[in-house]
Amino acid sequence: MEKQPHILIVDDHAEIRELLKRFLSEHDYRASTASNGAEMKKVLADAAIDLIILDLMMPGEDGLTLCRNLRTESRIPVIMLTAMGEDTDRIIGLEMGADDYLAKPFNPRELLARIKAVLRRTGSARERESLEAPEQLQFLGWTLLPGARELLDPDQTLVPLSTAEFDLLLAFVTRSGRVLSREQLLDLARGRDSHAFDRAIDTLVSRLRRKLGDPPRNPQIIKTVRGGGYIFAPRVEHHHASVS
Amino acid sequence: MEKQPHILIVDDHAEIRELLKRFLSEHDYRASTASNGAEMKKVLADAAIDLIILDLMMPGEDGLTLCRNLRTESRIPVIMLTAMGEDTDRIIGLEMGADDYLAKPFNPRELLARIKAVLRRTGSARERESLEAPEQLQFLGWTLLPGARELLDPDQTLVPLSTAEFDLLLAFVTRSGRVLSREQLLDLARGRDSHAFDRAIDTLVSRLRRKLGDPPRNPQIIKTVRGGGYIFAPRVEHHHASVS
DNA sequence: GCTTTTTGTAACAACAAGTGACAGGGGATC
DNA sequence: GATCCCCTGTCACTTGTTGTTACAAAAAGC
Repeated sequence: MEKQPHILIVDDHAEIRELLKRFLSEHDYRASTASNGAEMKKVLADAAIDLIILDLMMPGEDGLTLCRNLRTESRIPVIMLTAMGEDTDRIIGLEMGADDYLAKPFNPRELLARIKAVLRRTGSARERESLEAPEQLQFLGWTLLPGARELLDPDQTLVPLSTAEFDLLLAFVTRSGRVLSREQLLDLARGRDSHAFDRAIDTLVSRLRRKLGDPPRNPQIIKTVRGGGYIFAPRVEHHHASVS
Repeated sequence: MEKQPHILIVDDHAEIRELLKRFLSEHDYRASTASNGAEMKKVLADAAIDLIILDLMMPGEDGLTLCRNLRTESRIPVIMLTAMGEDTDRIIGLEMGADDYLAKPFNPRELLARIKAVLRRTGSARERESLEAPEQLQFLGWTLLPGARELLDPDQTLVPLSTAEFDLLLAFVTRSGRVLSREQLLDLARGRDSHAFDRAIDTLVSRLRRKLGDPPRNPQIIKTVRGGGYIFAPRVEHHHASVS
């Protein structure tokens, strides 16, 4: 029943990346890696990341800059890896908005304890995503309300969606205009406790299309990308203001 | 202008207490002290404490026990002070629910950075208190009065709720728009000592829905998130001012 | 135009949630 | 301190949701 949190390791040293990745995998975490800021952004856009382990010292955009930028657009927790004994680095790291830091070389058990503590404090990626989601998302006259888990058609009529349908639609709408593989959709919409085959997504898409009135032969909303997955085509408007 | 955060120092050594108190006062924090668990409780009852700095090693009820007890009744953040170099202490501290720890002897600037970081993460005591118990909470015409533990329907008629029902509803209402797992709800509504299976929440939700007149097949107030828990959908208005 | 691969979806099976019924426990009352 | 009554957790059965299978249709390859 427990889901495995997905952790992203950002470090420019290949050995450290691989070492950490293996270590985390052995302790029941899912791990992805990135060697720089650009790769990090790519992974963040494509997966539901629960926590980032970020090396402070990196060529190009360094850890501090990345951390500060991250904070401006998301609340994904960050554990910063710092050189040993540099108090000032640690302080700056915490002030930049890192949730915790760890001095290298570190005790692996301590890393695990910190990951656990940070995740307990901050909750899962899916929880955070629904928190960060704007109050309203609109496309082609339809309205999606993440807080209420409701979908309104262009006539403002409530369209009942099941849990899985709603989560899939939310994943699509918050990533419109991008091809999403079945695997990604499974991860984003159903969480990683789901051991479903990826054809389950096809069924779900089929059911969603029906409720959206999207003709499967010639879909205008959720388009099929043969061999690739699906793409949510309409332009989405995000509204943060509340409706009075 | 915002009031300065109020920090409570709990340590059995008078010199450390006074040193920390002076140090924090010099850096624009309000500081109170306590030398043991009993004093700590007295201060907590009388003041809106934003953060507790707790020494791990104390005679009598030690820091870990205090920390665990604290966590059962409040969400006040805790920074634990530990003996130097004891990794296991640190790990246990984090697992007991401390928000951070600091090894003695510590760099005072680092303590400040951690205090700042923890406060940023957890919000002020007032925010927390208002989250826990505003004077009135309203949704869809219903009124919940935490002080009186009463629920009024849209006609202002008193709807009798049992203790468990009220606590569950309060947990929902103060966290509307967020998916809450059965485990979380059990924790929030029944307390940590509850040894109940999480299906007990289902029963409670069923009873609450009936009293709220929320149709279980198509609920508008407490919605089911299959595999995830429940979510309180309506927008909630918080009223702090007295009704004049 | 025939074959192969991929997608759409109906039908079904497996599973999670809703709830009536019941029992143990705690508090009130006498 | 015995009794009653209400609250709350558990069980068992029902109902609705979701993943899987199977097959037909469409698209791509040759």
